[in-house]
Amino acid sequence: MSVKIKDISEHLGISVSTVSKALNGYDDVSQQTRSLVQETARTLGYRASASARNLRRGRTDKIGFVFNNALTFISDYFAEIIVGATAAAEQNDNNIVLYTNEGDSPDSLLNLVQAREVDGFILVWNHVPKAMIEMLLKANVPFVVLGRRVRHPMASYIAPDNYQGAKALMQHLFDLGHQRIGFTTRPSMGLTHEDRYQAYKDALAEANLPYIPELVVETKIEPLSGYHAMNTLLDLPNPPTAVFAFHDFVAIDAQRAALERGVRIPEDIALAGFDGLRLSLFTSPSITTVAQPLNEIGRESVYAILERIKDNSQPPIQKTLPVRLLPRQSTQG
Amino acid sequence: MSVKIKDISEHLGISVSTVSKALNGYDDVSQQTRSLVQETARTLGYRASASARNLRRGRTDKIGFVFNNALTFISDYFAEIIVGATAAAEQNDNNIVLYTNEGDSPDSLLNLVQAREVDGFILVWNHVPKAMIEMLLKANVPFVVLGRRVRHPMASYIAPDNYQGAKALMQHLFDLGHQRIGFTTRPSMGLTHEDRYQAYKDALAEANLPYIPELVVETKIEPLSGYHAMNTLLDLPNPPTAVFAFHDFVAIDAQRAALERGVRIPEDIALAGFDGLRLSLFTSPSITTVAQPLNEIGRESVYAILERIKDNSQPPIQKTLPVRLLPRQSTQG
DNA sequence: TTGTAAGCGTTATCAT
DNA sequence: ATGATAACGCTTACAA
Repeated sequence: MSVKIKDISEHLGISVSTVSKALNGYDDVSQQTRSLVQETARTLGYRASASARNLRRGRTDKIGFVFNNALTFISDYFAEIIVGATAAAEQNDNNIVLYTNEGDSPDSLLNLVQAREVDGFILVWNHVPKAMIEMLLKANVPFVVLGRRVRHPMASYIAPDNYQGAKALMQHLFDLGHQRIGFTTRPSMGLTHEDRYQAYKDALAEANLPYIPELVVETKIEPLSGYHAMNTLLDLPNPPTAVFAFHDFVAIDAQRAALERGVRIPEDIALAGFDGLRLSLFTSPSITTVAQPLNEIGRESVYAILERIKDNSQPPIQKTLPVRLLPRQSTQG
Repeated sequence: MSVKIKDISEHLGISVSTVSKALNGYDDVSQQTRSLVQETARTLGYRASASARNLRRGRTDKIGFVFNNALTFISDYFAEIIVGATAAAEQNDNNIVLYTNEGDSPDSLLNLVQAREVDGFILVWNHVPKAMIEMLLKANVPFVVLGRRVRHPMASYIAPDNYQGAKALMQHLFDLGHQRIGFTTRPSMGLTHEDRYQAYKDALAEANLPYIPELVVETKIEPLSGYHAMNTLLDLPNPPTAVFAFHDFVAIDAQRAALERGVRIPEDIALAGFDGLRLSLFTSPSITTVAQPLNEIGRESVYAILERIKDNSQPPIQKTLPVRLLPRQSTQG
């Protein structure tokens, strides 16, 4: 079997507690025994047993990362966040454990922490029901919502700044001379949508432009939604000169609709998406978008959950991270 | 604190060992006490402590998933594999723990298993040095290489069938009438490259077509490599009528080179990639490619590692999974 | 500075 | 069918 503290202790003829202390950097060990212990540990190939240590310490140094599969079709999004999160975790001597919690009960989430599998978790869902949030708060388990703001004042989250991003995007369109700007919206399911929509409206108001209801097309969350939306807009007697699509996939579909009708982008109509998926760079024309700082979102979420784990009674951590406008061909030729 | 076996035992006035047995489905407990225990466990909200159980059982029911960051720029690849792996793990009462092991020593890999953080691990690297493989084998830690074949006869791997995929792709090009087919290769770093290259050569031979050295362009692994390769091929006095790019990113770059020269795809030159990244669907024209069964690769790797964990002395599991040709516009208009 | 010993929450062996 | 108890490997009062 593997080498344990006891082996070192016997090998050196000193007690296990001294070995443990030496290994864990306590200061009540002589310099000499410390280095002796450390060296034998190395030569013997000693590795502390994670479970034993966890059991004793009452923590796992593991962070749950709970995602639902629906998310993963946006693989750019998902992958980069994971990478950022994993790296941040490791730098803090923690690790990420993956869980797919497909619309499961909050109960099974509690399970994770209560079974002391992880010390806390990061929720990566496209929508976190209010009841779930409240249950988690009541159970006092450390958690952080990643990627979207949450309405509850006590819930922690790390999210992109959708509002400012959408504002910047609108400004970009204004700067290019657009005044009739379409917006593809969706059934509101939370603040991600609302923030972008509100920014659209505020930007118009601030530019002294009217809000024109028929320029706002509601799409369902389904494939081709952008395709239909674009067609609806182009069918208008007086179509917009630019379209702000709720996100990149919608924009890509919208682009196809335009191309099929022989409507040129950006000459006849400008088009922009949101989220900064890599896909939007490879279409022809490439699509202007607003990039989320995905790696950073992953990283900050880890920092946040580590804080929550340290002391879950602190005020919640609610952070929106700045996003970046990526002007591309679909708006500026 | 949380509910433990002892609480149930005291609550019911029976011993902890009986409770444990009832909970774990041993058959030497009366039906009556069993259901009694199960019910109280539920009402009290009992969750077995993972660390205590792990310590006692000597295993963790966790699988390490070790990736290096270089990989993650292929986010499609990465994300879908992770999803497949996570789901498969959960269905077998295991979980995936993420580790980024950026070119680290094999030592730190051993660490994972020897510290009993995980029972075994899946290696997701673009290249696994031979020395590393041998060290892992010698240390007798359960591991599986994901996504690429490995030369060592005792190493387990789950990989796409690059050879048959490349063969199918070549056949597709033959069927379209191509006889002069370019290939962008790369400094050989392992079987992934060799399999595709070998298939290219074998396909030519089987079709009684000559292998023409100047049609094979070596690219470096770097951005724009495909761009340069395509230019090299188009500069030939007698350029190929079709190009098989080593993988999708290379193909995308190659496409750009062609477009910039006014060379039309597929009319003037057909183009195909490999791997089936989603990106290749959104370019104009969309790029013919060979899709890896990513979800399945993730899943099968989990099955494989679970087998290794069960008994690491069994013969290695070496599996290539069938890939799927996706004919698109870049070859057939 | 070092050692002794209790305890973390389970599971498994052996009695009863 | 049930219970007492040791053991898993570690950390940490507390004693020496």
